[in-house]
Amino acid sequence: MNDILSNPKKPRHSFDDDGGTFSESDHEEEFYYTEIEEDDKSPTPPSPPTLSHRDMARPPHEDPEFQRQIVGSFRQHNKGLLALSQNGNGNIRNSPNINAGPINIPTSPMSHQKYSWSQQGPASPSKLPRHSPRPSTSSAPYPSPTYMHQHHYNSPNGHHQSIQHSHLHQQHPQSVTSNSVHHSPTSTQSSIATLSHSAPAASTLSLAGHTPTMHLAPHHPQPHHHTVPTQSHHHQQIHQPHHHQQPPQQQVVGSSSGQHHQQSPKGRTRGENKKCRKVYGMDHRDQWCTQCKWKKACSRFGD
DNA sequence: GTTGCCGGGCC
DNA sequence: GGCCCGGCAAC
Ligand SMILES: [Zn+2]
Repeated sequence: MNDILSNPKKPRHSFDDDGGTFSESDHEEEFYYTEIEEDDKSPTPPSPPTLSHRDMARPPHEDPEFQRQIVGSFRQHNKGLLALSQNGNGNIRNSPNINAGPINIPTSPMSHQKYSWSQQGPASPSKLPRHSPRPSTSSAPYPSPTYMHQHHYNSPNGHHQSIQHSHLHQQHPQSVTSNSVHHSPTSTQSSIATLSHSAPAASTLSLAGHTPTMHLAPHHPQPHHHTVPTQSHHHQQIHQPHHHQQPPQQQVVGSSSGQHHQQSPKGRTRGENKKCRKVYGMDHRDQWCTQCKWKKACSRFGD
């Protein structure tokens, strides 16, 4: 289990900081999956068949186990703080029709990449003059960024507001029309808007549904280890579900344009889609897709 | 200051 | 081919 840290091969230079940070001191990396599976009732596989064939960005290891760990912790917490709003939250997100209404996808953390961008068929219709054919959008059971590593949630007073929630903002062309008003620090509805994404983790802990109380969830996302004294400060990875509506997919590429950066083929800009780096954070570089590690175009969340 | 990634280097 | 970083532009 320790093999993931500092890459086995790193002749070049070892990150003094990044790698070192969690290299050997993976104190945070250790999870204790106590009673993970106790509910094998979840019939849904980690990843819907739909995107299962989308390749192999990462070896099928680590992921599964990650998920499990996550689930384990998660469940634990739930049980522990049964009464916390956390429950309410988790639960609504799972509800099939509470938020999305008609459309609801079994969204997994990764469904992220396959909303409805037109392309993904056998051939991409419009692919900007990008030379690199991109290693194809890969996808597979990734570890859920949000939940991962949230092992210990230590907060006597539970008063965090810096929930990083999910980055997997779901967004159907029509479902989330305009109610995704997220502003309030204690964004209430943000939870709904954010919608589920529930990965296997979430699905597993589908508690009995009850009051759709959407309250600020005293979350404990911080993939970080222990920091976070009392007040949130740095905005390293406390990203909120901001996310703005996406322009309808239209692939009318400009054609003659000297542009050549990352302007996103379809008109999406860089910030629109979070990539491994942002999602997992610097401290979990090993979770990034290969391309991201190499500072290349992300292959996992590639739009 | 950060993130995403091209371009280019090394092996 | 894998691996990595400089450096740029977009945030
Ligand atoms: Zn990536």
